[in-house]
Amino acid sequence: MVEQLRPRQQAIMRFIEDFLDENGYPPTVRDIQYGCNISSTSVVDYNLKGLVRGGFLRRSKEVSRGIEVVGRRERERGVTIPVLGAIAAGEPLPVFPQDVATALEEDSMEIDTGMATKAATKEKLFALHVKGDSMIDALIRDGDMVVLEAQESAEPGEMVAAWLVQEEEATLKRFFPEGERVRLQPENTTMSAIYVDARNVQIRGRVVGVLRRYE
Amino acid sequence: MVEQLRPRQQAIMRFIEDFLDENGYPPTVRDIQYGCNISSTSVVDYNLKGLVRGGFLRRSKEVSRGIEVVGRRERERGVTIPVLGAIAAGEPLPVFPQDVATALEEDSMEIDTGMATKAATKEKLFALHVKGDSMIDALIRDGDMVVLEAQESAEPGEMVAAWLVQEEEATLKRFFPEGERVRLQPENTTMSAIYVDARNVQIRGRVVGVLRRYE
DNA sequence: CTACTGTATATATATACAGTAG
DNA sequence: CTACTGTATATATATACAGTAG
Repeated sequence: MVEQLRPRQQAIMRFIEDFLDENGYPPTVRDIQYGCNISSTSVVDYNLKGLVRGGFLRRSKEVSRGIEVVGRRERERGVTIPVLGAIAAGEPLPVFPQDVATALEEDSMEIDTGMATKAATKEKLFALHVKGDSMIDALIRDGDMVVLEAQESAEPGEMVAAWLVQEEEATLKRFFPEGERVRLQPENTTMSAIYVDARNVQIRGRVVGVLRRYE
Repeated sequence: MVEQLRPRQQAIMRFIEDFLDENGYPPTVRDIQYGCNISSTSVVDYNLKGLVRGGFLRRSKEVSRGIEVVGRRERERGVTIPVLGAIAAGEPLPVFPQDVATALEEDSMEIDTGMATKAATKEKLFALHVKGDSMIDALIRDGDMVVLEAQESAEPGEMVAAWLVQEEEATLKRFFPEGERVRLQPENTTMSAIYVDARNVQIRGRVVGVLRRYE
């Protein structure tokens, strides 16, 4: 049951949101007073209390600008993940996400929280540009972005970013351990599997999502 | 040329960002002092001035908590778009985005700004769940999300959400106008084109992106 | 009761100032 | 110079209080 907002309270909510967008910090009671043409600070305080009771705001006692719009952050449902380069077609992968924080500065993108299944996962997510069509039968094509969860091992058949140590190349394939060696299986009927020594393969991440953009 | 941050300044930046995330409003000089184990408020002020000079912060004079992290809002590169239901496999499409605002309350998701080519486009974007495999050869499969830009017409061959007026069904197909009638072409070799009277077809949007999530 | 006016005030807070150490 | 310590202070700001109108 969402309580209906009185016009004055609605004006105040609007003002607070706009103020936040413009300044990056919340308004004071007085800012609201002048911004909404209210006669005195008490009226603002009175209405703020109503908004808190209604669950629209949170307030910290005796804290200047201690106003928080409930659900504002919750509404920002995106997660920023680093884009760590390109994969497949023999291009080398740059550094990996131990230091995701620094990578963030360079290139990053926003994905929906839905893509990040668990909250704990967020820090382990990164994205790669796909070069080449070796996974075309898995409906991933040249130019797509794949979202991966960083991990060092994988279940047989999982789609992974594999790092070939000797070749210093990264590649997007399905992972099949076969004793001493590993089969890296493309999903493209025109291409055949790659067999490599198990010690020469490092799993870097498992594909959890795909993003494609049409021009 | 990005100036290198001193460790203390780095700690302050971190603290401010964390404080903002936790409280929704910026910290006071004193909050920073205690949070970063700094001996006095003057040292905080001194370092904040350095951060402003370096372009990392903006400060409003004589404003309590008047600290703004430069680029924080700009860094939030996501766009929230409404999810307006499902498409294809004969399921009807719910209301359409004249009133995107109201739809937003119900179901929405976050996409990267890269998906929204121009800023003006943002308001016209919406998403649909894909049901069925009629576009499998276009590398779009059952369960994917398609991002569309709302528009009433389309170029021949474009992938669109088409509304069949009589049938009251929405379908995801390639659009080919052929005089009096329209050919709606699936991208699935096992399926054949649908021919409908031109007056019975309304274009609702053009596909601009695809999102897929693996379990 | 609700929705205000108008004023007063304690304190939260930015900031100035005088030093000190390397 | 830079990077602090330690203290003082003006003011920005939340909030209490005494009323008033319907």
